[in-house]
Amino acid sequence: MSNKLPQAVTSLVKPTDNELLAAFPGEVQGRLFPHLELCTLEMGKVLYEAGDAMRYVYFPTDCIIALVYEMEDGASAEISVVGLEGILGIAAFMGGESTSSRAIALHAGHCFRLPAQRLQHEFNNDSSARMILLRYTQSLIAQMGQTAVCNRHHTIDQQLCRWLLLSLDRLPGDKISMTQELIANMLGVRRESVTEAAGKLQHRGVIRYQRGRITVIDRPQLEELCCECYAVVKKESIRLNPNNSMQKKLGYVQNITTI
Amino acid sequence: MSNKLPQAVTSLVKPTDNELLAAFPGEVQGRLFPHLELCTLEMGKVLYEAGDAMRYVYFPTDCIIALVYEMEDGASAEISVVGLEGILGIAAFMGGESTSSRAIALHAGHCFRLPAQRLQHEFNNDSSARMILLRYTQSLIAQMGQTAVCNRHHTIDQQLCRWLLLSLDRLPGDKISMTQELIANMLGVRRESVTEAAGKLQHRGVIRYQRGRITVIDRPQLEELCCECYAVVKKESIRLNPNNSMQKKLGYVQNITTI
DNA sequence: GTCACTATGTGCGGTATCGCACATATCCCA
DNA sequence: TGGGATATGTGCGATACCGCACATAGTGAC
Repeated sequence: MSNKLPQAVTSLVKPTDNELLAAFPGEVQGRLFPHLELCTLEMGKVLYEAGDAMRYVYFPTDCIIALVYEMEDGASAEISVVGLEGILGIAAFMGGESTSSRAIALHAGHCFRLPAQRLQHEFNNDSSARMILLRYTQSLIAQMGQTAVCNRHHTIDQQLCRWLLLSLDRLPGDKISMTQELIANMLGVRRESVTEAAGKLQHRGVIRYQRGRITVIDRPQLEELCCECYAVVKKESIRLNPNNSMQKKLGYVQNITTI
Repeated sequence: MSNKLPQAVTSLVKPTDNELLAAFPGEVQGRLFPHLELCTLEMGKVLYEAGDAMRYVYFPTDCIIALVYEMEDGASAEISVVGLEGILGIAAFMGGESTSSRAIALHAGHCFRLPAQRLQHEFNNDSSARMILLRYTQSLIAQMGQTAVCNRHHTIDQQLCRWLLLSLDRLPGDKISMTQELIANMLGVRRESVTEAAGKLQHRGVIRYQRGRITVIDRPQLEELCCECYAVVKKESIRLNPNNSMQKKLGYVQNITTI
């Protein structure tokens, strides 16, 4: 698996690829952009450990970052993911300086890094930037809550579908580079269970995969096999972040009624 | 089961019994307190449905409110609880106006109601009130995340312990008025499973109960039987809300090391 | 092309929890 | 004081998932 990205790509990544950065008012952008630092993330890179002070916040453009809770016995589970629609490091403006989750890059790609204090300053002084950040935070909360319920009630088959859709929304194209082992870690289940669920999907012609490379062939069917959790979260995310690009990837979800 | 509260109690409830109201700066209290309205909640009272616009926020003093996600098939699970340490209705200041969870009174008691706009106004104009509310919100997020992981990895026995401790922290005394049916609904498991788990605890002499009345006899043992999730959440809550009264109820938790 | 490594496939016994059915106990109220 | 409602206890088969062991198949490095 190649985690390395061609150097040429780097120059094509713009701050405004991240939807929060893009949504900030012009003056805020003017003050922040000079301090942004482009970073390349390899898969598996840990950006924060649980309890770490957040010196930087990160704005993904084409990578995916997972927020993971790990327990004493090593068992873990992802509680939410962050991509181009969001920001990693909400504790920077929520006032807590740290969180009890670890942040880990699930999918290689790029992000912009900003000293936490700079964002905090804008958060405190620009009500419009504040609103954008808080609404995003609320959508993150919605995602976490739905994940909790999904963990409790839905089968691994359904959760895998949710997870694939979640990832797909945050990546260009229809390919996801991720091993079943990693997916299992994120869902908090056995690798073998993922193998089995993925096998079923491949058999049905929904996806195709080989050694850490998944291609989604039939997205509508994937949405149908998925539990409602995906649609609920997405709907709430779109409501709270009106410029969210995920609207373009709605697919069948458009037809799902409000809960 | 008596959900009715003696009229005399009502007059003893003060706004400052709620820790957030108590923590607000004097000027903020001066502006808000005249608009507070004391409410009596009976068990099972629904304060918000998922998606409801939040016209009011609620500050519990001696009741417990659960945030519950309900799914299409009727299955549900609690993602967090709110008591005297917090506020119900964070969407009022997060900017979303509504959330996708239902809020339901788990334990009868009192709370103070405030028009959402009043709080929003203070949130926007008083940075100190804002900080208090945001830090509380972050502790709520921590609670949700840990609940999600707990759902995934821990046994019902452990989760029941967590749940009892969570409730105990928000109530005066050592008695919890709640049926096993309701607890099962909150944990998102069968009522029979709760019966079995509660039976074990009673057998061990940790609790005593009869028809919806649970008395905790041996709290230290309860903490020992519990998964780490309770302690992790509590620790984070105390870190983020320094005046939190739960410190007084620490028990064994004081000895648990940082994750 | 070969080799070591990593990713995936498969089988099997164990167990926590479910769903259901029904018995029993306790409480409240007529 | 009894009867209906509600809360709790118990048993049993079904099943989703786990933990482990090991087989197989791509893939990159040399």
